[in-house]
Amino acid sequence: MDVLKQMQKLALFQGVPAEKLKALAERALYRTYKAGEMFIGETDPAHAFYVIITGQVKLYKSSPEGREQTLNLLGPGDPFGMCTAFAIESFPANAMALEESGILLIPGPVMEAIAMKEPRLLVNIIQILSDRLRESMTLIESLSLKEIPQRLASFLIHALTREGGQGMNQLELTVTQRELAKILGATPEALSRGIRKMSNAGVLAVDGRSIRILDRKALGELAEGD
Amino acid sequence: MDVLKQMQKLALFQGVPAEKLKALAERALYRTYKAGEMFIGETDPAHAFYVIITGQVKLYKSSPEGREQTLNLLGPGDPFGMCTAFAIESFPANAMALEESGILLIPGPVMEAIAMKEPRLLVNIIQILSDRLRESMTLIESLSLKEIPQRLASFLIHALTREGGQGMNQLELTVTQRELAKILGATPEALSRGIRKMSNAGVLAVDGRSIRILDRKALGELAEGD
DNA sequence: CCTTCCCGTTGATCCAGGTCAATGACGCCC
DNA sequence: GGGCGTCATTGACCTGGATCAACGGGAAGG
Repeated sequence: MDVLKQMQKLALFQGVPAEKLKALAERALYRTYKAGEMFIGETDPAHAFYVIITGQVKLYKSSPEGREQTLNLLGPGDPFGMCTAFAIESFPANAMALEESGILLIPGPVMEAIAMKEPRLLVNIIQILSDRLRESMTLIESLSLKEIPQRLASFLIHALTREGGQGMNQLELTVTQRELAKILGATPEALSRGIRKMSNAGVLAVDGRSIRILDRKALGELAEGD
Repeated sequence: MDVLKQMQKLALFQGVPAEKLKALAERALYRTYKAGEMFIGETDPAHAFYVIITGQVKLYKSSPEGREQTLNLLGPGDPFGMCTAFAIESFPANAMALEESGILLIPGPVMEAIAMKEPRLLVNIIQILSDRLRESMTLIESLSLKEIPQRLASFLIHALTREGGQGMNQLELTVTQRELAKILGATPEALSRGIRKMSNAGVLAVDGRSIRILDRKALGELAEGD
C-alpha cells in the first residue's frame, strides 16, 4: 500500500509538490472499515481529514424514528471531514462504509499546517467544497420542489453524464435500491412505485441494479420538472 | 461609502493585510439593488464574488410551477458567489434582494489572483463554505426528516442562539412569514397552521413578525424531533 | 438440500401538507 | 378618505407518499 502513490492521483492533491505530499503521507494513517461500520457520529469531535482510497462511504442524517437521509455518496478519491479540519468543532453528519473500504486519515492540525503553506491545496479544497455545496443545493431543490419520479430522473441524468458522457444509455447502480431511496429522500416502496410508473411510461427499464434508459428526452423533461 | 473600511470589518477578510485589501477594493464595484431585484439567474455565468454590505438577500431555487425554496438568507457581511469565483461555471441558484441592498462586487479573476498569494483569505473562504455546507445539511435534514412544527422549532433555536445567546426568549423576524415559509420548505398556510398548533400548545406566541418563546424546553424537544 | 436473511414488489390504509378559495387587517398611494 | 396590493388566517378538499403487512426470489450459510 503505497500511500504516496495513491495521493498523487487524487484531484485533491493536484498541483501540490511531492515533498509536501510526502510530509502529509508520513503523518497519515491508513485504515480499513468493514461494510456497515460507522466511523463518526454527529457528535464526535473527529478532527481529521478523511480520504477514501477504496470502497464506498455514505454521509447521512437520521431521525429519532429511524428514518435516514443520505447526504452524500462517496467513492475512491473523495475526501470528507474538510469542515472539521479547518472550521467546525463536530462533524455535521454520520458516516458509514457501505462496503469494505480503505480510508486515509490525516490529522486535522497536520493538514492545516501544511495547507497554510500551500495555496494550491487550499484552492483544491475550495473547489471540492463548492462542488459539494452545489450538490447539496440540488438535493434541497429535489426534496422541496420535486416529486419522486422527477428526483429519480434528475439523479439518473447526473449519474449518466458523470459516468459516460452523452451517448450512454445504460447504467449500473453502485448501491441497492434501498440505499438509492435514502439518497432520493424516499422510502423503498415509494421508489419502487416511481420506477414502475416510469417503466410503464416507457422511459426506462430496470432489472435489479442495472438501468436502461429508453427515452432520454422524456427523462430530461421529467428531471427539469416539466 | 468607504469600501475599504467596510471590508476590514468582515469575517471574510480577517487577518488579511491592509495592502491586499486595498488592491481588492480598488478593483471592486459597489452597487445597490432595489427590493425584489434579482441579480443572477441560475444560468448566468456571473464570475464574481459578491459581498453584502447593507440589506438582505436570499438565494433560492424555483420550480416551473412557481413554488420556491430559499436556500440561504444572507445579511450584511455575508459573501456569496464563492463557487463561481473559483470553481463552477454558472451560479447554482437565483439571488434576489429582499430589501434595498448595497453589494460589493469583486471580479472573480481579481479575487482569485489575490487569494492565491494570501492563504489566510483562502482559509477564511474555506471556513465560510464549510459553514454553508453544514447549514445545507441541516436544511436537508429538516426537509427530509422533520415535519413543519419541528422545522420551525429548530429554525427558532438557531436564530435565538445566533442572536442573543442563551437567555433570549424574544425574537424579531427579519422577513415576512411568507418568506419564512419558503425557508422552511412549506406554504404560508402550512406555516400558519404550524404556528397555531404550537401556540395552542403554549410553546410560543406570535404577533406579526415578533415571536416570544414561552416554553424553551418544549421548543428544544420539538427541534430535536422527539 | 433446506433455512434464513435481505431485497424488491404490491396492496391497503392513513395523514401531513399542498391547493383553492374566501376573509379581514394593514400599509400605501392617489 | 377611499381603492388596492400584500399579508396572515381559516376552511374544505385532494393527493403524494409514509406506514404496515404480506409475499416471492435470490444469495449466503448451515
